[in-house]
Amino acid sequence: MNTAKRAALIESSVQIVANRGFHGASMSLIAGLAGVAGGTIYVHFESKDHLMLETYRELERRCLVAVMKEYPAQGSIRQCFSHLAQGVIRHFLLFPEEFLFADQFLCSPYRKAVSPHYLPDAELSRILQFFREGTEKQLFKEMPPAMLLALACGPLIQVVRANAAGFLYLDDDRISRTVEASWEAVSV
Amino acid sequence: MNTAKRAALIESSVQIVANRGFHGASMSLIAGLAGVAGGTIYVHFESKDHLMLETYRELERRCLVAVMKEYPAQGSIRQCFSHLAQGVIRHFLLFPEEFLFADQFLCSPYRKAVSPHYLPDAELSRILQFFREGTEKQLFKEMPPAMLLALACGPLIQVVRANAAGFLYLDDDRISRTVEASWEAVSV
Amino acid sequence: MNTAKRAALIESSVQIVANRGFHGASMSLIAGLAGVAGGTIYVHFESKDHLMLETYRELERRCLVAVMKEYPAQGSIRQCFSHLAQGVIRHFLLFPEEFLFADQFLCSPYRKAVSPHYLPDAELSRILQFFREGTEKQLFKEMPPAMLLALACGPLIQVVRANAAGFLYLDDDRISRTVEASWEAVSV
Amino acid sequence: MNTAKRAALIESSVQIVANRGFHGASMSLIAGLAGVAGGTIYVHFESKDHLMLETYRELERRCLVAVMKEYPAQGSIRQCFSHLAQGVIRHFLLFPEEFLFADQFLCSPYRKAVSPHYLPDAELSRILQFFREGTEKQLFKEMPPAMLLALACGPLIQVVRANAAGFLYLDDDRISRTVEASWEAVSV
DNA sequence: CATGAATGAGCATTCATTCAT
DNA sequence: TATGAATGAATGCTCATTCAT
Repeated sequence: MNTAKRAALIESSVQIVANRGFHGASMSLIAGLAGVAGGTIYVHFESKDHLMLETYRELERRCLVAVMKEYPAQGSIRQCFSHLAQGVIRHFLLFPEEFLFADQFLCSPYRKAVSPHYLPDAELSRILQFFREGTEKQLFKEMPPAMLLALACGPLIQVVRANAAGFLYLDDDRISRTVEASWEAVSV
Repeated sequence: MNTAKRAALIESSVQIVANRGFHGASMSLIAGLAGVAGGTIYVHFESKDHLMLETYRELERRCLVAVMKEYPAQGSIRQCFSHLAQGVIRHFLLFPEEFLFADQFLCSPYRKAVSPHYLPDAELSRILQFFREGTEKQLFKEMPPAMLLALACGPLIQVVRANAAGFLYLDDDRISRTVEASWEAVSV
Repeated sequence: MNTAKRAALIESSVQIVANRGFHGASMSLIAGLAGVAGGTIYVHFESKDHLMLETYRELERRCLVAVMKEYPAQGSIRQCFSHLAQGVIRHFLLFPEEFLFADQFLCSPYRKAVSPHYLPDAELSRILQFFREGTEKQLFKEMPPAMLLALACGPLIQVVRANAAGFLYLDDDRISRTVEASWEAVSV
Repeated sequence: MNTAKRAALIESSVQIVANRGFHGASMSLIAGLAGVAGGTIYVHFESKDHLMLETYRELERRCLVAVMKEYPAQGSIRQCFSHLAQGVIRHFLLFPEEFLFADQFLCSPYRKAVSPHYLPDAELSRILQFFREGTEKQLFKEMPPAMLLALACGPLIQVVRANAAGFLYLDDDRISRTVEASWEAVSV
């Protein structure tokens, strides 16, 4: 069930949606780029909506893995925050099509298909817990964690988006300063 | 030929794209909601792409008008910043479908159809000038204005998006704190 | 009723059908080239079919006028024949779009709309009479006049068509030799 | 992929274009008569234009096969000429819809899609060679082969067209006399 | 599992025609 | 007479999905 073809179809979906949008991403185009026959998609995915959803979940998983790599669990809140924020930016700088897919997915009505939180539940609660902790230690502003999350992610996403759209070139220095801005948006 | 039908079609596009995405926004659906015959769209717009583009431009114009209303041109940078940021949030809180349309538009490949800046050129240079001034007065971080713009808009957009998606309820206090976070993201 | 606009519409039909065929000749295209509004066509013509039919009839009339100019009514059958054949060729060489319209018209099911003869009844009987006379004088083969007409017109039409399609360039000598061939096809 | 459906679609195109013209030959009509679903056409043909072109080429092929059957390659120029001319007439008498399709095709702007000669290049050069030979043996008039071709085909086509339109009934005798007329049009 | 021809509903768009001005 | 916005049926074509192989 987790064959190479399934993986190829997910890659193909990412590339095509990134470059042509959900409109313009036809099943036969996706199959073609993946090098499989049209009908094969339905061996691996129930429907187009399922393919999109599964693709999104895969990207979320990859982002999480990338971001959690070498996570300084024992470090300070600030260190953890920087690690996560840098991780997100660097991951999507490395895989801009993945960002473009995920960004479109979350802006579109497809968003309703994932849990009312952006993240897998287990991970989400870890993140929210992270903000709760920071708030308790009076490092973060007194706000619901969902709002802290939005404030913190805003600068990151917007900067990565500007980069993906070609408006901005992000070097190491700018990445650091984006993380800083993100921190300042939420820290007291 | 700026008839009522043209306006109705733009309203209809906003509603349908907001609720069903660009995929799922068929011309006949749009015509139906606008109360005109299918062919009438093509009296007013060259193609679906043009309709979407014109709709986006209309929303941009409306946002700008809303935001510039009672702009404290003589006030401090900080006052101007707050006015603009509050304006954006309040405008899109008032018209959530307009936000959902614009958000999807700018995430999707349609974005390539508008100038490489989100804003009409004249207005964009005013905004960039605003950041340049703030930077000169050493209120903002030493960065290219496009990056300051991204950092400042990030929290606003993300919070409005969370609100539109139903993850967050924004009251006056939270709006203020979002503006504050936005300011802190860019100020020294 | 016989206004300049009507004439312009007929000219426009000729040009557009000649260059784009009956498919590809839309009413708005024809109106546009004629420099009138779409609805105006229906002031002058009942329907598209009527416009095409009237245009055809106009071209037939013009051809007949051209061909009958300086007709040597007192001359020999041979002289009359040459005059007519040369006349047809030279007329359509001068107005290739008129030929292309008429040719397509007569090949297409529109042909059923004109009398089962290619020519206006009065003129047709004159032509048929001409062949009958020739046959009586034992100049033409013993055949029904309709068949003589087809045999005589065949070479003319085919050569004009080859010229209109750009396969052949017709100079004075070739015109004469075409008329000769046409004569030989029907003469004993 | 030369299935029965592809063949049925070509037959269907012939019938419908013959009876209703290119205008009036809608894809759904063609699909319906062929007994296939609308979308199936596009499995076998890229577009309407391609379907028409392929249909034309098929008819050309059939005509060539019919005409070349029992071709008296060792016979005299006159014998070959008669064989070919009779062959064309009899073939299209047998398949009048094929004639009506081909006739409309070659009169319409579709003609530009086939080589600037009516015939497949290999066959065309054989035909032109045939006329060159005849000219060398001083049987045909001193003319470019393309012009001899037009002069010879003219009577045939015109007579077949008159027959297809119902103006003329062609029996064996009239066929022979048409071939004769065709010969006389080109022979010295 | 994999295929790809076949489907038919649906799509964006066109177009002959109408009609209020 | 002339206009051109409006119409809605029809058009060529696409596409997610199915299924016999």
